[in-house]
Amino acid sequence: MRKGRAHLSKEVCTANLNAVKDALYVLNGKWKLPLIISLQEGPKRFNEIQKSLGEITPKILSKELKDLELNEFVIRRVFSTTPVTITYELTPYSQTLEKVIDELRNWGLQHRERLVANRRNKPIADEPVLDAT
Amino acid sequence: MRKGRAHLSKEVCTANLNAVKDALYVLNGKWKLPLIISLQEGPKRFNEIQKSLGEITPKILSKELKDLELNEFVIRRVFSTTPVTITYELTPYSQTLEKVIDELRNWGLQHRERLVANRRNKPIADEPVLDAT
DNA sequence: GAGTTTAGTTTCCTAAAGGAAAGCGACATT
DNA sequence: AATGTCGCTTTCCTTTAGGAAACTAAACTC
Repeated sequence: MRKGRAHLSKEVCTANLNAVKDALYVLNGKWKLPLIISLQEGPKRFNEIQKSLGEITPKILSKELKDLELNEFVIRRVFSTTPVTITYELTPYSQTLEKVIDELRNWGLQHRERLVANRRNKPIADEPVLDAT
Repeated sequence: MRKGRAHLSKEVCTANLNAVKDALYVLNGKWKLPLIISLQEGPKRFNEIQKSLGEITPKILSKELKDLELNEFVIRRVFSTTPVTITYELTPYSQTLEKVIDELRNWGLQHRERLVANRRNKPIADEPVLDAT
């Protein structure tokens, strides 16, 4: 087990800061990680991705897929069926994100639990309750 | 070692998707994680944080600190010195982000290495995109 | 009472993210 | 010829993020 209490040195913090900024630069935005997660189910077509993500518009989806292609997380394949079939598939490189996604998922799960628990314990905490005049 | 090749089931993907969305909802934006990382060095004052992050303006810093306070990652302490001293300090809850930050940092480091390596290997590679006709 | 320091706030602005709705090109079916 | 499907693109918006510059309140010092 780690201590988790001690402060980090300035040098370590700065190094962490830069590395995390590098990561965030590539993974920024609302859709990059969700998209990658959706494609972990297997290769999908444009409309399938759209359905699986629920809210995304074709414009945004198109842009995000291009970004992910540029960064080599996703490969786009064209099949000359009729009508044309295009699939998007994760690259091996995208698998390097596995642990990041795992930890984000774990954290998201426990965070939600915490929120629910808090809501039960202090239900009307500091809400502006209406005045019964 | 994990396999890392098999596809995930639809149910698992959807669960992951929701959990990661929950996490991203709280950690979104350019500054939340960098700010937390900066405070891992120890409690800091407003101007100290500003210097350590380099580019952030007081308005944004103020807003981000309020967000982090609301989500219980940071505690704001007021000391009645003169002039008044105010410090921002990580809460125990912020330590639950340790692994997330670790993995993001690791990924950021290897991603930067990869970029540098790629730049050496294919310096002017403008890709003539292949068509699978 | 003028100036200093800390910790911000306020005003004004630009750029980027995000989205709704419609259109488009290349087929194929009816 | 008309209609439909797929994989987008285009146009036109609104919203949010982010920032520069100036200002402020409180308490002190000179």
